[in-house]
Amino acid sequence: MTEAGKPGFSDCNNATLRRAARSLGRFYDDALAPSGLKSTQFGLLFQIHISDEPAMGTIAEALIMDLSALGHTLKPLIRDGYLETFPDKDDRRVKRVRLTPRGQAKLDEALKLWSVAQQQFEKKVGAEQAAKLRAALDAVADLDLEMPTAAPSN
Amino acid sequence: MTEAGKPGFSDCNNATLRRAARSLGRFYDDALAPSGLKSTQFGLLFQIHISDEPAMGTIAEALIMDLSALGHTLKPLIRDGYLETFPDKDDRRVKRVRLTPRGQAKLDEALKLWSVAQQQFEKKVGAEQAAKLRAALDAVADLDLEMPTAAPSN
DNA sequence: CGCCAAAAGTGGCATATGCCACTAATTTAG
DNA sequence: CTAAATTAGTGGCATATGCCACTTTTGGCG
Repeated sequence: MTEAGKPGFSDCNNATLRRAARSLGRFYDDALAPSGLKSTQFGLLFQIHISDEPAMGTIAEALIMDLSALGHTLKPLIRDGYLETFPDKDDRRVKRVRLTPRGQAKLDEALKLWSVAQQQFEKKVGAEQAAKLRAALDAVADLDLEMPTAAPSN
Repeated sequence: MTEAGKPGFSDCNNATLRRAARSLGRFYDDALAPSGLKSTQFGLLFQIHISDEPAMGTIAEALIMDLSALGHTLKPLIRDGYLETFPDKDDRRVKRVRLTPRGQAKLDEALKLWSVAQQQFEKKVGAEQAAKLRAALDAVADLDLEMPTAAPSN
């Protein structure tokens, strides 16, 4: 398109994605509110739950998030006693994370709330559609995107 | 679930969406870095650019973001002289926003960087596919999701 | 063994977002 | 017209995320 109309928002894939994330995030956050957890925290607890005492770097990689950002995000959950860390036996640089009993209980509680939201969402868009969307999003997330001219010192 | 195992991450539509957003956000952020703008700021400037001196509430609604969050996000852009606000003539409660010449120039500069990233992305996933994904995301963002029993005291 | 490069986190700083309580300006009752 | 209800923002507080500079450990190597 040599010019012409703006589509309302923008054709920016990133902007569209963020907008949807804000919208959906609010919905899941509302659903989880009774548990006191944010949807991001729930996701983090869940990821740790399905992993085996993962190292911080492992979690960050799985969630495609910055290691330091993960560290910051972990703090309130540790402070509230849902998670605890301990050093890896073979490599003292590595810090592993696990759910405390309290964290496990909180996760169980949150899971019930989460599934209501999840089902509500899937009922609206259809389970098939939702699965396809997730697949598409995972594909996007795992794309190996790279800038062509990755900033030559020039 | 009739069968076991964790799907890798989670079936949570929200978690998947956020993960993709972090991933893609990083890509666009890297592309925009030379301009000094974050992809979120770029999106905000663009939204204001295609609107006609929009009121803050209007912008927040279009981007589906909290009004106060918008206010916070606007600050660094105003501080850096890219945007300016002014009261609506008929309703003094309303604060309208517009790009300054400097902001317009910065947006133009960023647009060039953005389109490289955008094209790179579309080359990877295909323009068709990208358009479909954006449509799906917009549909999700505009869903009228509501909790069934909004938390009965159980 | 001692030195250096790579790996894993931490802390500081800045932006992104949300919620809530509060203020100012308008609109709507009465 | 005046008081109650509503609307538009603001400011404070808390979490979400990233980047960068450092510190601590490791793992190689000569």
